[in-house]
Amino acid sequence: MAPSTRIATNRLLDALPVHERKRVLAGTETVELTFAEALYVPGNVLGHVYFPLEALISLIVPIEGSAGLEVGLVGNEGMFGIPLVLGVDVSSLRAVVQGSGAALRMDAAQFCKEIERNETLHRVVDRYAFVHLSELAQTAGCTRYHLVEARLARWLLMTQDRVHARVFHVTQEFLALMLGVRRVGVTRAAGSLQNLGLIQYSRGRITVLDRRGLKAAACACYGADLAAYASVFG
Amino acid sequence: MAPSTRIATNRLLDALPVHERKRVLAGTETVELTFAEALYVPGNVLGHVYFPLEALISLIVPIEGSAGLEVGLVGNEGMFGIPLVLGVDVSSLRAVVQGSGAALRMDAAQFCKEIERNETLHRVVDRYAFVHLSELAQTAGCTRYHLVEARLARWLLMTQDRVHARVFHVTQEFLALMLGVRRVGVTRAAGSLQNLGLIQYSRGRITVLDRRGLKAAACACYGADLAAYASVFG
DNA sequence: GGAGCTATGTTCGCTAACGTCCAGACCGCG
DNA sequence: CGCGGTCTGGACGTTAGCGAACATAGCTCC
Repeated sequence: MAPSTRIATNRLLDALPVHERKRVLAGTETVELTFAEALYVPGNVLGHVYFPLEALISLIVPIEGSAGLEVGLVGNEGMFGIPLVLGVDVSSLRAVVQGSGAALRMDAAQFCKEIERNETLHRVVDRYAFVHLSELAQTAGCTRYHLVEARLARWLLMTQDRVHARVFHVTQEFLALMLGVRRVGVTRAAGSLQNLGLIQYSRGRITVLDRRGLKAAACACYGADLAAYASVFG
Repeated sequence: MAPSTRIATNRLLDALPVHERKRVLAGTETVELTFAEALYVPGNVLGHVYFPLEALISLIVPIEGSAGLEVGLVGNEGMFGIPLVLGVDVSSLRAVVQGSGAALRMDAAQFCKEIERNETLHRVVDRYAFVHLSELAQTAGCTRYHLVEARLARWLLMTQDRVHARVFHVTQEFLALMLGVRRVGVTRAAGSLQNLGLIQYSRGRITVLDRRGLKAAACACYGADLAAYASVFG
């Protein structure tokens, strides 16, 4: 995660008028999130909300007898802490840092006050909650019906969109965890995508060679996610 | 669906103070929803919100090349129209009437005005949005990891909770659609549950004989859903 | 009381993914 | 340079669920 080109913005906050954005930023602090850090574990109370700048956060639903399943991915297009938007201070999803990098952090209580006062911010995060909700539903269907290879392609595209780089770092082991399949399954799918010339990887370093081709290899769920986002922002 | 004992309440509206409830009820009309009726199809604009009294509404995520997958179930414990709560007037989920019966209906625009004015109502529907979100995530994991039999048991329990009756009407064909499996798969799972003495069915008429046993046969997702609801209401 | 529909039950071979285990390949570190 | 950890690649046999087709059983309606 070379922070060579720092993208020091978050798209949700970008959507705010200047003075309101400044007010919100004043209430945040920049923190560096490190890979595999657990931002939230079910059972606790949500202490902060996070607006990733470069960081990447995975939302994982715990399932008894398995390592869980990733159902959401948060980069600088979104935020972590949706339940607070809905007036609830807990969550059933585990939040893990999947890509190191900077994020803006705000105290939960302050965030709640802020959205109460700041109508625009409230509207923006409400809409993002809708996007999140749509992604959850899409992921449910995708996981049920689509083959590992297509799901992997979707995942790579989603991640790339949030990482803003052609190359990023993920091991197959980790991918297997996220997709809820065996590592061997990822090896096969990744091998296939590599043979097609769409990606190139070695020892946890993945390079996207052909985004267009990757889109073709992915299921329509990728497009559906983008459409949901676009339908409320942009 | 014998409306012998009419449960003419909706738990969300019940949570409101009397005078506010009355105000909301004044803005609604009672409608009779009939089986298989499509309340909403993606691409349209949300015209109404529904607060089921006896009716049961399925939320289905469309998946290209399949009949889709049920990801949400709404009875008198909830409402249909969550996106409007979040300031969005479309949805990516198809809404189909799964159990005939009465529901309260309110015009979308009026609902939006109402939640703007009525703070308590807004808080309640926000929290329900959280529950909905948790259920989506849970369903994603459940569908991925759990066997048809356990998922069927969960579905039966969830439905019974919302139908408030030991016997209700669902064909195996329909169940297959909801669970996203073949009808044959449902036949086998249902046969198994029947052999265990947990349910009894014939020609679309299902009777729950042993709720406790059914809970044991179901995956923990059922309990997780209840817990999510309980964590914000009651 | 048959005709016809709908719902349920059963069978076939097939496949994507599973769990497990081991082999190679690469990298950094001492 | 070699050692040990991490990452990737393959090889078993197993399994839940698939798709398609066919067989029965119950209800309804004339």
